Amino acid sequence: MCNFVLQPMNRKVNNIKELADQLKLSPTTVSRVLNGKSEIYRISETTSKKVIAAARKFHYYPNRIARGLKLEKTETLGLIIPDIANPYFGSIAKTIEVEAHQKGYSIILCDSLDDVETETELLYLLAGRKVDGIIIAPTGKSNEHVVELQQQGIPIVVIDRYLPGTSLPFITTDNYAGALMAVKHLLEKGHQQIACIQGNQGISANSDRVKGYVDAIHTKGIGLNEDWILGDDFGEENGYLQTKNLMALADKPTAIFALSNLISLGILRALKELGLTVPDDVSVVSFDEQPYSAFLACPMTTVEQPREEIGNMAINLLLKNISEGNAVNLNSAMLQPRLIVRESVKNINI
Amino acid sequence: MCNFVLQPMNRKVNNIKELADQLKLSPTTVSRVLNGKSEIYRISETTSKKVIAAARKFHYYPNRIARGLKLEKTETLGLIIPDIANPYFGSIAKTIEVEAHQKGYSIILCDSLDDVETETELLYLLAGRKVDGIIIAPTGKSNEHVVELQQQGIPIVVIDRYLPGTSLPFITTDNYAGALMAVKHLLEKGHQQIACIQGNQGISANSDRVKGYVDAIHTKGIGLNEDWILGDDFGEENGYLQTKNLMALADKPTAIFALSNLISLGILRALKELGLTVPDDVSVVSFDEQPYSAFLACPMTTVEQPREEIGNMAINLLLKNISEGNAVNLNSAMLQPRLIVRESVKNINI
DNA sequence: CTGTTAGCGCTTTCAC
DNA sequence: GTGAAAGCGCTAACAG
Repeated sequence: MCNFVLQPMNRKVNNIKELADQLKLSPTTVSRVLNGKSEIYRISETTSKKVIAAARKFHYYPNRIARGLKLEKTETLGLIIPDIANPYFGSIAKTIEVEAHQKGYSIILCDSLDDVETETELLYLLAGRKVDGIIIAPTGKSNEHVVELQQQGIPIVVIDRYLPGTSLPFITTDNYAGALMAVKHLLEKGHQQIACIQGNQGISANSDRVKGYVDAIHTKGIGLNEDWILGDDFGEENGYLQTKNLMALADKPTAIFALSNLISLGILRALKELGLTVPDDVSVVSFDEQPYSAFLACPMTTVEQPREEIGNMAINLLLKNISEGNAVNLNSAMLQPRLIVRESVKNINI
Repeated sequence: MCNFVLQPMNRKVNNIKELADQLKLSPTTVSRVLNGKSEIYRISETTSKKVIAAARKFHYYPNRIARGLKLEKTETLGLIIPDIANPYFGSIAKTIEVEAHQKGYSIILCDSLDDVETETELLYLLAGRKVDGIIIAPTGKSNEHVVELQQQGIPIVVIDRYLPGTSLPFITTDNYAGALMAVKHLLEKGHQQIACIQGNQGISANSDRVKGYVDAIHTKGIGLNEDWILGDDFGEENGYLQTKNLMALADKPTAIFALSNLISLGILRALKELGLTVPDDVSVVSFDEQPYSAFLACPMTTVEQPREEIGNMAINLLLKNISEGNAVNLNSAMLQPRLIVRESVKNINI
């Protein structure tokens, strides 16, 4: 038989008033102690300690909704991303969440599905939820709503891309430089016929990469073949489809530059179906290093974006803008990518 | 020269009272119209239409914080995950977010870093933020806090694992069945020396897989080699380390069963370093199908978990529990995985 | 050193 | 058909 008395289930307290009643104190005093303001208001040690002990004993945790309403500050941030299942965005989201949590903020995660209407709705939803700030990788198809919210005083930081014609601060990779590096590498290995499968047009990340591709080709004085710049989506399916198109051409390229990790996966699927291998039949360089890049049938040469740094700088810039009341876009940054050379480019120099 | 008058910037309205003042109506009426209760309160067509037009004109969107405080319902859900950068969890998160948004809920995303203390803190944080429900893939190292919140009346659904000894509803893969399939496949191909690199012990997903592994081996009447069950983390590094350990053994296995996608990536890294190839030197079967599984140096045989279904069922179960006031765990589910056979297992039958 | 009171923006009961 | 007033839980003037 069990011979000790069951601990009485401590009555749980539901709000600061109940807790204050238990203590025969006012809610004010309890609030002050719990917010670490005992010093300022010169509340006695004794009272302080009693309050803290009681809060623990009665499992009191403050209602942050009420707090947010009063303080007009929710310690909540919005994060809008076109596809959270994409590991590129997944790892950025992780950095942001972890850093935010450390600083006392929570993240409301929103997936825009790369759709402008969803994005717009999400933006106003977040505004209605009174988030203290927003980090967004915008679809870029229409900037007015994000600009409008900025004008209403909500601090916003754009990641992965920037919005030309706006004063929105951004943190991105230097996509132009990355593309330049990638295509120059192909050129050095003797490739002259290089195709480029691009993602969503109208997004700066995409157009900057295309520009880098074009400029790299021009440095060699090679004529640009417009048929070899194709595609319109960062997803896998687009990579697959465009590779099929490319390989059906009379004038086939010897190399493909993929503008995203998912696109290169689609390329691999198409090539496999066609019985073609990398790099013997076609060389490939892809944007977005991934944990598996080194272990593919042919270890892939990739452009690595500094994902962790992007997340980190974005969240810190946002928090700074929140605390300092929007210091405009003086702090935008374009981070340098890195080319990781592996075996997916065949040397065809004679 | 431009000959039309600039549209006067419509004064933005900050709350329902300001809007009501503009309309010379009471906040009550405005609230009723905006919440679609015109009928119930028999508000005139005219008034209704005027309110709706004004709301649009003055860019009014309700303060959901105030609404949440009043209604004791925030239309916000918490999602706690051990690692959002892991694409397995990333895609589950996506399904959950998209479905939740469609039903009018927002998601507060939390990364527990697979750490119990962080998890506990996060749980109370979410409670303080008055989320209407929580979906969690718990670390499993201590269940008391999640049970406590459940007892306080917050609907909770566990995913990816279940918590024995609790009445928490869960949605998981049938991990036992998945492991059984995987190992039986190896046995059929003639493998008798099969190692198992496991993830975090103490998590049902892990122990069920190990149990499946053990039982599969027993069906063949082969003795179990305890040295071949090793590891303690679902991450890449653990896969790498344990493979090194395994290959340093005098008595090497001919096949490895990896209990996560990340672990198998670690295995590949270690084998590459050792100059060993799959499947000639060692066969591999891994849990967690990935978009790249088919394109690895050796296309990998994997156990696919129904990620989308897990996310979908979890969010729907949670919403049901929210609306019906916690219908206990009668609706838990264990979903069947699928074995995708590729080329990473060598047939060594004589 | 502590307490009273007002008010954040919303919805709802009760009143007319 | 519409409105006044109370109150959700919290914090910050103001008061003593």
